Amino acid sequence: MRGLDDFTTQHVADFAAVSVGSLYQYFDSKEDLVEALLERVSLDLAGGLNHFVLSKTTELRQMVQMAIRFGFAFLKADGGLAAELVKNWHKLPAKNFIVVLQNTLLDFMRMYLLKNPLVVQPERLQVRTYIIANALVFTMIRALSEPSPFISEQDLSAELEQMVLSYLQS
Amino acid sequence: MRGLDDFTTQHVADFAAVSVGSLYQYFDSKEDLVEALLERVSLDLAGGLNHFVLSKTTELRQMVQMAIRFGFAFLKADGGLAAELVKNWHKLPAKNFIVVLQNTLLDFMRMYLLKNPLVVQPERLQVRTYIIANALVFTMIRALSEPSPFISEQDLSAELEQMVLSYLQS
Amino acid sequence: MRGLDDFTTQHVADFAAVSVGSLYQYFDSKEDLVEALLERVSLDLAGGLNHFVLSKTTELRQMVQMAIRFGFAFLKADGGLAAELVKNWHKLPAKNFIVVLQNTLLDFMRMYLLKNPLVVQPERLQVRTYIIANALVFTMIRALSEPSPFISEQDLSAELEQMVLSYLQS
Amino acid sequence: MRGLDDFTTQHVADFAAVSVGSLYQYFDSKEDLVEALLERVSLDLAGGLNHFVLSKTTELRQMVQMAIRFGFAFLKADGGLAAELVKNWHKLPAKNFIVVLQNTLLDFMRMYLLKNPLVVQPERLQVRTYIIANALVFTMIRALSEPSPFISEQDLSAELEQMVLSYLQS
DNA sequence: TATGAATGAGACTTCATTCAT
DNA sequence: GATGAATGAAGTCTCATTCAT
Repeated sequence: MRGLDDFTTQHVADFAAVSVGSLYQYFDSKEDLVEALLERVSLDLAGGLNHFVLSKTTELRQMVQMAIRFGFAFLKADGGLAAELVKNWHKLPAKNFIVVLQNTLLDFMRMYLLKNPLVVQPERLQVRTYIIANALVFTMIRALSEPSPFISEQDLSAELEQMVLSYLQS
Repeated sequence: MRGLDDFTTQHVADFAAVSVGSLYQYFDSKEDLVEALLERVSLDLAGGLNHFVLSKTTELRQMVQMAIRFGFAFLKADGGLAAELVKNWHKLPAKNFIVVLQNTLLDFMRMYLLKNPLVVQPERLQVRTYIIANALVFTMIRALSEPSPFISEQDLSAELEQMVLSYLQS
Repeated sequence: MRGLDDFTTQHVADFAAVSVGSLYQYFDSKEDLVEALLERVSLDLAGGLNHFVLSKTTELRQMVQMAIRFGFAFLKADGGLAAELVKNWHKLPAKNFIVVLQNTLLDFMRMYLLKNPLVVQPERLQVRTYIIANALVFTMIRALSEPSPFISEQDLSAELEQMVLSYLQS
Repeated sequence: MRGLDDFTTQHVADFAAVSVGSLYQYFDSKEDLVEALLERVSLDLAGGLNHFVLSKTTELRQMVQMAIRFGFAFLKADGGLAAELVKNWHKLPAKNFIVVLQNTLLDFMRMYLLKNPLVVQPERLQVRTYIIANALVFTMIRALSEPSPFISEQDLSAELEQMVLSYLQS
C-alpha cells in the first residue's frame, strides 16, 4: 500500500491527531485503514446525494446542477481528502466510492424514471450512468488539481450540466 | 519520483528487457525517463488522431466513432503503457498527454468548425473539448482497468459516441 | 555524499548499533549526519585543548607536549572516529574540525603572547598556526594509519614537539 | 576501488582520450590503473627532486626553497592530478608517493650530511624526514584545495621554508 | 585491438509495520 | 491502550567491470 503520496501513515496519524502506533490498534494494515476511510467518505457521498433524491425538486436540470455543485464541495472538503482518494482510485480496494457514486446515480435514475418515463431506455441506463459518473468525477478532479486560467469552475459546472442533460435526453 | 507503482525502475527495465543500470545511460533520472516516455506516447497519440483529421470523412459521427476506436487501441498498446501513464497523471510532469489530447481535439474542432459552422459556439469550444477529453480518457481507462461484466466495450463505445455527439450538438 | 568509504550508512548504523533506517529519524540525510558528527568531535577537540590553556602551566614546551599527547589520544578515541573524519577532510562540509584546531591554537597563541612576548611576530602568527596545525594533524594521522616499525609514537611525539618549538622560537 | 570522486573510470578514460574498455586492456582493475598512475607520478616527483640534489647548490636554505616551489608546481600539474592522489592517500596501494617523497628526502639528507656534518643526528634523520615530508605535502594540499584569503602562497612558502630550516638546525 | 553499451552489486533513502515502554 | 523509536524491505541511482561488435 505504498505510493499514496500524501497518505503516509505519519500524515494520517498527524491528521487524526493520534500516534502512528494507535492507527494499528484499530486497523491491521494501511490497506484496512484506507478502506475504512473510503467507506466513511463513500457514506458521506451517498448521504449527500440522497439528499437530492429526497428533495421536492423534480426538475432534472436543477437536480443535476445541485449535484455538480455538491460534487465540487465534496471533493474540496477535509483538505481535499476525497479528491486525493479519487486520484488514487486504481490502487484502492475494490469498493471504492466512484462505484458508490455510480450506484447512487443509478438508483436515483431508476427512481426518476418511474415518475418521468422515457428519459432514457432502461437497458442503456447502466452504461450511461457509468459514463456520467466517470466524466463528472474525473473532469472535476482534473480541474481542481490543475486549475486552468481559461476555465472557471463556474463555466465548467454549467457545461458539465449541459453535457449530462443533452446526453440523457438524446 | 517514487510512487508510480507500476513504474519502478525494475519494472521499466524488465519491460524494456534491459538492466536497471542501462536505463541510466539514456536518462539522467527516473523523472527524465518518464518524461521521455510521455513524450513518445504523446507524439503517437497526436499522430494517430491527426490521421482522422486528414481523412476524407467529414461526417462528425463517423469521426468520433473512429477516434473512440483508436483511443481504446491506443490505451491497450504496448502492454497498456499509455493507460498506466494516464492513471498516474497527477504525478507526472506538466505537459502530460491528456493535455496533448485536449489540444489535438481543440485544433480538430476548430478546423471542423470552419467547414461545418454552428456546431458549437466558439467561446465554449475550449471548455467542451476539455470535458470531452477527460470524459473519454478516464471512462475508457476505468473500463479497461476494471472491466465490468455488465458493460461491454462495444456498448461503451457506442454510448460514448452518443454522449459526445449529443453534447456537441446541443 | 557517497564516497566516505568507512562511512557508509550501514557502517555508521552498525557502529551506533542501530538499524540503517533509524539514522534517518535523527538526520535528514547522510550529509546532516556527518555534519553532526563533525560538530560533536569538534566540540570535544576544542574542549580538550582549552583544558591546557586554562591549566596553570606556562611553560611552552610542556604545553606542546601535553597537546601532542592529547592529540594522539583524541585521534584514537571512539574507534578512530576523528581520524577517519580527518582522512576525508576534503569531502566534508566547510567548518570541519581542522579549522577548529587552527582557531583554538590561534586563540591560545594570542593569549600566550600577551604574557610571553616576542615568541613570534604577530603578523606571522596566523600562518604559523596554520602550518603547525596541519603538520601535527596529518603527521599523526599518517603515523596511526600506517604505523612504521622504524618510528615509534614516542619518538614521533618528541620530534613533533621539537619541530613546533624550534619553529615558534626561530 | 570506489570513492576516488574525480577518478571514475569514465573520467580517466576521457582524460587519457581512450575508451573505458581500453583501460581494461592495459590494467586488470581500477586498482592496478591507479597504482600505475601513482608510479608514474612518483617517478616524476623523484626525478624532479633529484634535480636539486644534483644541482650545484649546496646552500640548504636555497635547496629547501626550490623544493617547496617545485612542490607547489608539482601538485598543480596535470589539472591537480598529484593533489587528487594525495588527498586519497589512505585508499591507495601501499607504495604511494608520499613514501617516495620521504625516501627521496631521506636519501638527499644522507648525502647532504656527508658533506655538511652536524646538521642533524643520524638516528633522528628518519623521523625528521617523515615529519617534514608530511607537514609539507599536506599543508600545501590544504592550501591549494581551500585557499584562504589571509594566507598567500608566497607567505606560506616562506614560512614552510622557515619551519624546515629551524627544525633541521635545532 | 579498441570500443562503449550493458550489467549488477552496493550506496543512499523512504515508509509501512512492530514492539518495548 | 497509547506512544513513537526502531526496523528492514524496497526503491532510486552510481560506477567498476564485462563482452559483443
